[in-house]
Amino acid sequence: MNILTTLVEKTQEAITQLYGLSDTNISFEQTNSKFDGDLTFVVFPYLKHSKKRPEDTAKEIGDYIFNKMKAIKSFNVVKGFLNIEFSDDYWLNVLQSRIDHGIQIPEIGVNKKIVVEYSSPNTNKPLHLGHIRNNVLGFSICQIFDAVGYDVVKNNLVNDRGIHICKSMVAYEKWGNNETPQSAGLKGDHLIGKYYVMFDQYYQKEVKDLISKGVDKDEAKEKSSLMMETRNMLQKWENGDQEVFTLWTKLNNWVYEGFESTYNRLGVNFDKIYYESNTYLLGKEIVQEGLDSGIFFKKEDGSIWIDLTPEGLDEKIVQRSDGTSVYITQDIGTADLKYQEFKMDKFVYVVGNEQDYHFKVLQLILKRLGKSYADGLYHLSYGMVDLPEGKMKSREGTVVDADELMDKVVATAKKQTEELGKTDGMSSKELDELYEVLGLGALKYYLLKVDAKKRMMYDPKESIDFQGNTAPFIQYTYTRIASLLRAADKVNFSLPITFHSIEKELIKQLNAYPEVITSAANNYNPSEVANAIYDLAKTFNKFYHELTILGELDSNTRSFRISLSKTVGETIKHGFGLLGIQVPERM
RNA sequence: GCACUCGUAGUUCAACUGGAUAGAAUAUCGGAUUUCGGCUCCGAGGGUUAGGGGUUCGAAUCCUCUCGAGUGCACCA
Repeated sequence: MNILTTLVEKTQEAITQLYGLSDTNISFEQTNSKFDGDLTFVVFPYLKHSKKRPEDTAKEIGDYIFNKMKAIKSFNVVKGFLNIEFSDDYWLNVLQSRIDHGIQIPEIGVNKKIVVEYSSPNTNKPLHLGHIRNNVLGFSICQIFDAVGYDVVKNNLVNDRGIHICKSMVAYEKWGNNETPQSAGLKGDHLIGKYYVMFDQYYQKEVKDLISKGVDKDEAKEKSSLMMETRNMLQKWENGDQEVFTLWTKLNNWVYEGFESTYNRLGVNFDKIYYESNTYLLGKEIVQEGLDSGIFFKKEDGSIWIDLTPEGLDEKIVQRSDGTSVYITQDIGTADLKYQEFKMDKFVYVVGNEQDYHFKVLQLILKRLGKSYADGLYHLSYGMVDLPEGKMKSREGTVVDADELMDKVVATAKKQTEELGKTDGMSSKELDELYEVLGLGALKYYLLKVDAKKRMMYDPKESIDFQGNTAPFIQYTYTRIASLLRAADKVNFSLPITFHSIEKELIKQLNAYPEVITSAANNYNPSEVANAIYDLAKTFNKFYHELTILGELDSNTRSFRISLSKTVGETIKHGFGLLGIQVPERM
């Protein structure tokens, strides 16, 4: 029996007995660390029924439950706050049970399937910092869902066709000289990115020239020969032109190879990959369906719309007058495809918050269409990553490249580790792995510790800082524990034991950990896990500093401390696993 | 112009979703090791939670206005 449920039960009983009030919504919160106690009950809401001062009301309720529960050691009252403290035995049993049964996570997702779409890159240029946030976030939330029992499908929808890739194709055809990733010594995605940039440069120049000849700006953009060639290329692609198709395949494959290595290094992967070139025609039957049932309507020019003004939004086009589909049509189609394929209970899109409106509309349309799965749609909307100088702008070359960034953090990890010189006896292969674990850990943690919904600042200097709220700090804590355990005998401790307040604090944090995971899952927010693990590491370091472990003379206490340390280490490793970050045994 | 999001120590972020004296990290300054890994630990200063008004036992959190920042409002994706 969970102590919290008993506590709620007894408190309800007290309130019924004392004030004749039943079926109230009793809730406890963690006691603020500045006060004594483990859990706190706030009595203010009950004052009008008790008709007594806050202090007296809290005292009354406290007396009642104190007499009914052995596990309560004491309670104290500050104003309207009833702080309850559990017995040491209770906390020791919590640790013992944790040691016996491992981390017990409430299985809130059991027998439920969830499809998480993340990453979803365009194949015209390499990944950048913003994509890293997306990937790391998407992967982590999948780990978290998995931990709470969901059947998770990691899904990527690759945006491999359209006008953007045609731009690279046109540029490559014109100026590429059959260059290959090998001949250029570039990753495939970087090579294609080079041509995309090249296209844009020539295109801008052409538009500028046209304008200087007196052509109107919009017209210049239309009339640019490069743009016309690109549209022509797209047309040919859609008509299945063999030559264009061959070129497209070649360039895209290079990009995939490049992405593959970036994904590998980042440690992310997918169970199901959709390619837009296969799915972009989907959704048209559904549009027809909606038109037949009167949910959509046709305008005079033949374009098809939905009226969302009753929901406070606008009219939204779902099919062009020429019969071709728009972005949202494809999304309707792929949502349906996902459902046909997976019959999922929930489906999540990890996409930046600039598309908030789009996903609101998508969900509304699916609801209007009567799709049973519409309620399961969730847009995990994350904020953009800013630089100290402001927004990342590809035009101004301030975009932080993913591969370069990873190189940089790993190099920093190497430098810092060498300065410390604690890695004697490790092979160069082991060292290289270690630098990856530390460098990428630092980067991922930096991105994950911030609430996913919020926009964040990426400060290059701070991200390679290894002190404070960082992955290396936590990894260091882990290696300390690992080192400790290498030197320790196998141990058991027995009750009772008297323990220090820091030890109790550690047990409380360990005890709260499973709830952190379910909360992170419910809020689609890995940062909750990151912050909990950080707090745990911080508390452990304090414990480690203030108390001796291996040198403790009382063998029962020593065993207890070793067991406690071991459990902390396991929890750090587990939490970091949920974030997609590894921990080293030595560093 | 309309819609949405945001504004918290110098800086980067927290605050259990309405609870107690708003916490960390970083930077600055000052301390700690004959002892298990000093990438550690302890301490100090630093805040009118952008500003005004309201709701109530109680507001960083909810409502409202003002100011400031960002995003979205394509027969682009």
